[in-house]
Amino acid sequence: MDRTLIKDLRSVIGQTIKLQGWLQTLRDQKKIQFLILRDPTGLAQVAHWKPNDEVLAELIAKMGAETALTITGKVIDNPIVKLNGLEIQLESLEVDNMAEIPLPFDPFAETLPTIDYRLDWRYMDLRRSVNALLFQVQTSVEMAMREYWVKNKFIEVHSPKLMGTPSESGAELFSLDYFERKAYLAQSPQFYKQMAMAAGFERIFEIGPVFRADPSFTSRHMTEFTGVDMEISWINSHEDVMAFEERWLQYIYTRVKELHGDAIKKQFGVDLVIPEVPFPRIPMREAVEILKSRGYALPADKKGDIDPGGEREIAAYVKEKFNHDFVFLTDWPISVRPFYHMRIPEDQTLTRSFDLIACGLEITTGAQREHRVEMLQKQALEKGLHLEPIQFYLDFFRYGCPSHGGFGLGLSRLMMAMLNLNNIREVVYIFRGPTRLNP
RNA sequence: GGGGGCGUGGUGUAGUGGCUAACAUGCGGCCCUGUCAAGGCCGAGAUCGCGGGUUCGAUACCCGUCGCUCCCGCCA
Repeated sequence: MDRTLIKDLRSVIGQTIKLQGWLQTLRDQKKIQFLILRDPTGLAQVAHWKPNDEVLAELIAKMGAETALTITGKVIDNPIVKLNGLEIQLESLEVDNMAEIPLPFDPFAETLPTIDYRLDWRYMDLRRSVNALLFQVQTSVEMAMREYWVKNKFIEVHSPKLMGTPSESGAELFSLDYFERKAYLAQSPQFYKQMAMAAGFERIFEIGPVFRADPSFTSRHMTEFTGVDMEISWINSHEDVMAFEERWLQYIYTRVKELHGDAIKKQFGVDLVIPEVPFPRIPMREAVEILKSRGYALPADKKGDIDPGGEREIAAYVKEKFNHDFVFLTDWPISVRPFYHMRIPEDQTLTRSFDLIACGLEITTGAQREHRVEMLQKQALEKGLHLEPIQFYLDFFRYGCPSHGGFGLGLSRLMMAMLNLNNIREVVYIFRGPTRLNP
């Protein structure tokens, strides 16, 4: 017998069907047992008249909540039943896997344990329907990203995560033994996506793991996360990159709203707004002035940078003034940008770079890259870098590399912004942080 | 790395310088002709994170330590 999904029960009234799922609750009375069974599509009431099978009744009585079950029974239309006016009269029951009693915690209780405890028992936590939806949405997000890229003739690449040399600074790298020498975990695919531009691929993307050895204890940092990166050639400035990203995001939101808009509204209470293009753009110098005029005190040592509180304040300003959840902060000073960001010709203290803030959260950094090798060398030296370790990278720009730029986006951060969740641990499948390597 | 907060039955919380540390939920038992967030009665379950100090007396106050958490730094 094929499995029937709970959402389809109304179409098989009168038939004997098979259901598979988890025991949500058991109400065991004198003569009758009610089993509420949960599958990924909903809940259904299964009734067992105990005198029909006393042995089975005893087995059922011992089952703990969350036991995995396969049952067969006849679907009855019964308006008295509050759960969809349906019930299944139990005919047979097979325990696939008994749930031990007690559970570490009840995922369906009104109050949940703290996040740290739930992460210890992540598979139980993931049984909550909000989490199933969350990862369905994430699947659609990635699908939509790819749909848009493929329509626009992008090539997907997978760059190595084991590196022989530290790429950028070195401080936040994980190192490990690699046969007779040291290797490092990639903290960004930056160099390799630029290499694809030197290879003439013109438009590429990568979705893959990124490692950062930062001891960051915040609700938005992880030591391993999924980076969404892309790079395009023959651009005139970072404006071309932003113009691509905003339309790409608009497409993603459109697809997610089509596929999950109602469910998101119901489960997260979020009315997904498809962002209008163009997104507001604010040069950093202007952003600093806006913050001053709103009485937001930036730390003195920031030198043209903005702290997270400032980003939230700018987001509030943008929401008030443009009614928009996204804002590009552009033209960052060279002091806070890496050596490979291209400088603005008219003002060499600024870079052709941007961050994208979504609902006050930094989700993207992007830029036009410096593709002229002599400029790149000069800028690397100014940043105090040694050229030898990055020579392989500098060589990309010696034999005909087009102008190019791109961005990196944090997948989980996008999910936080989209679903209005304030802790990245809630959004990522398995969290990795400075003090968490399990499960 | 710096700062703030928290740590009480399995879980979530309350609480007070002094009798047997409270409540919810969960768990066990009994009762209830069909419940439906089921209900009723009974019961088990906490050396109040750990170490030290103040005090006649500490779960409560102080110090240290560990863990968690949030913020800053850093970033996606």
